[in-house]
Amino acid sequence: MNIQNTIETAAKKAIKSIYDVAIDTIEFQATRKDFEGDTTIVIFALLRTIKGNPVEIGTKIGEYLKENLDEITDFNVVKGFLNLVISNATFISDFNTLYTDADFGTVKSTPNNKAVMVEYSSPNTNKPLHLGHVRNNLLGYSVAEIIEASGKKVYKTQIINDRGIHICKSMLAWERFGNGETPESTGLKGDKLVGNYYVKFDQEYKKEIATLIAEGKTEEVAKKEAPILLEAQEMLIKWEAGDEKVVTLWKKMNQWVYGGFDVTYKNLGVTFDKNYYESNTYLLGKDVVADGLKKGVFYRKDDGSVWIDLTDDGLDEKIVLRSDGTAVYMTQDIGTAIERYKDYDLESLIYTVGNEQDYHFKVLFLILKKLGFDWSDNLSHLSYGMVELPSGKMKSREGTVVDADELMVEMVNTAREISEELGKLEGYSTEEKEKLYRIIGLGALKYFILKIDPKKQILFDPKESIDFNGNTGPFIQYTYARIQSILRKVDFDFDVILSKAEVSLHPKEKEVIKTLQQYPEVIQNAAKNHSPALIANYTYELVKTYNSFYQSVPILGCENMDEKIFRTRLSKKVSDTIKSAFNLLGIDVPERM
RNA sequence: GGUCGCGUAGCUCAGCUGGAUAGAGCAUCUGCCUUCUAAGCAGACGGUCACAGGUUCGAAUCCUGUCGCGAUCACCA
Repeated sequence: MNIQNTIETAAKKAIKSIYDVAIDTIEFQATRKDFEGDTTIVIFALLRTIKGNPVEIGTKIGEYLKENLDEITDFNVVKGFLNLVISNATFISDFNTLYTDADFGTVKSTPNNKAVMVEYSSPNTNKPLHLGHVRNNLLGYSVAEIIEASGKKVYKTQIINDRGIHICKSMLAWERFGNGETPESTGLKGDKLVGNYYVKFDQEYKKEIATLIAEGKTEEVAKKEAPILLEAQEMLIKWEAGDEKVVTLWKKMNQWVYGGFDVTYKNLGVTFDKNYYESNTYLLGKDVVADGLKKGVFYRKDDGSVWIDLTDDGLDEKIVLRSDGTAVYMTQDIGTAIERYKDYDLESLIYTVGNEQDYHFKVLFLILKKLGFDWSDNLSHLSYGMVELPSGKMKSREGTVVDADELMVEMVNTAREISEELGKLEGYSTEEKEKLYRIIGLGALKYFILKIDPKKQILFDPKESIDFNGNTGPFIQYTYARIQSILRKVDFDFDVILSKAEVSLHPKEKEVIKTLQQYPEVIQNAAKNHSPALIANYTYELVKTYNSFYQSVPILGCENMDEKIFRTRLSKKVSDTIKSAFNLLGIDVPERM
């Protein structure tokens, strides 16, 4: 039983005995730094049931607790707040408990639990990944890790949008202008090569539009009649018909892209348990639509297109199948969701997709509900804000994107520059150094993105480099490295459980223990809210508290052996917790830096 | 126009399931390396929590309205 529960139970007893009323819950909050105490009971909240002066009520409860609980050594009342001082013995025994728990903070999943599926990344296969995808990947991966740490079985997945007109554009441009280029022949990553032809298509398309306009067509007509676009549309029809030549080219170019993506994912450190391909799931979607049409969930317009009317739900009408019978985005998403629930016994399914698609997911979930899938209530959209540049939105076709691969290289370079300037790595081999620069550079990037509340937009200015000081990944990594340095110097056995008699607690030590104690709750909260930012901010808080302790008192320089052991153990647990928390963010920690 | 999200220090962000005097980092300024790594620590400066009402003992937090920014309302994905 943790200390708060102990106090709560006792406080209820106190109220019962003093005022003869039963209270459901006692409201606790952290004691403000300016007041003495370790935890605070909000007396104001009790006034609804107990009439009277809050200070008087607080004092009476405080007196009762001090008298009846060994854990409470003192109290004070300020306005409606009862501040309680918890005994050092309690802190020490609580610390001993959490120290011994190797997986402190995390909860193991039970084997027969249902699973949570997290979808993220889900790129189009016609262009390379950029900073927006980086945010998506980091968020999705981290949320999956956090949910797993909170006690659930988790599957990471993505839907690969490998079908559609956008792929045909790249294919067509490559056929026309590619001269048989391959990743091997050019030395380019496959996704970059294919992306170049996507841009090439757009350039040609614009040229043709200009020509048509010059010939007297309106812009609207020109956009629809440009020969290269018509040819791409033709190619899509051939693809859907299974035309061998088109399909072969499609497969070849997609393989190039997958090869390129794999490299980026590996550098980014994200993984997937299962991939779904739109080219497989769209057919199931079409079947379901046909079925829903029979049931009357959908209706057919005169031109043959199929729609759903959501106006009664405050939304619009939405198309689910084109008049020519081909699938739209919604069609395949319906199919994919159903397929996933067939494949796995899922408790919930989380889609990590940008907030520009809020409406799409609202509609998708509603359609699935109307189709009668009772699990539709357990679908959720992890919606995150766009990453924008000072110049505005990133656009692949216009080349105004921050490329994922290039950004990672830059971050590692910055880490290298800073490290070399500081020159603390004597004795490290070149390989060890390069590995470290990667840890630091990527740590800075990942923390920079994950510390921000997912739903908020991020402004990224390429001219201002991402910080390495202050509330940053490297700052936290640095604290970890410093603790490792201490642990390497230890020449005594600190695997000793000390009791209250042997240790007197410094206020800074108390602060560190208090912060450590929050970790399990932070994980649960982050899992519930799908927010890695909560983990990031907690870790920062922990590290700040520890650094203040580190600066105030000697650790290995302690005269008293018991204190030396205790402070070493405290440091060890802080570094374990940093490592654990950063692991949930997908960030590595270094032994030195 | 309808719907959704956001608006906190010069800048980037915490705090938002209501609680005490609204917190960090960056930037600017002051101290601290003869002790465990100064990518650090201690401190100063900096606020009409967009605005106006409401609910409440108590509102940055909840409700309503206004303003500003963004997204979305495609036979694109």
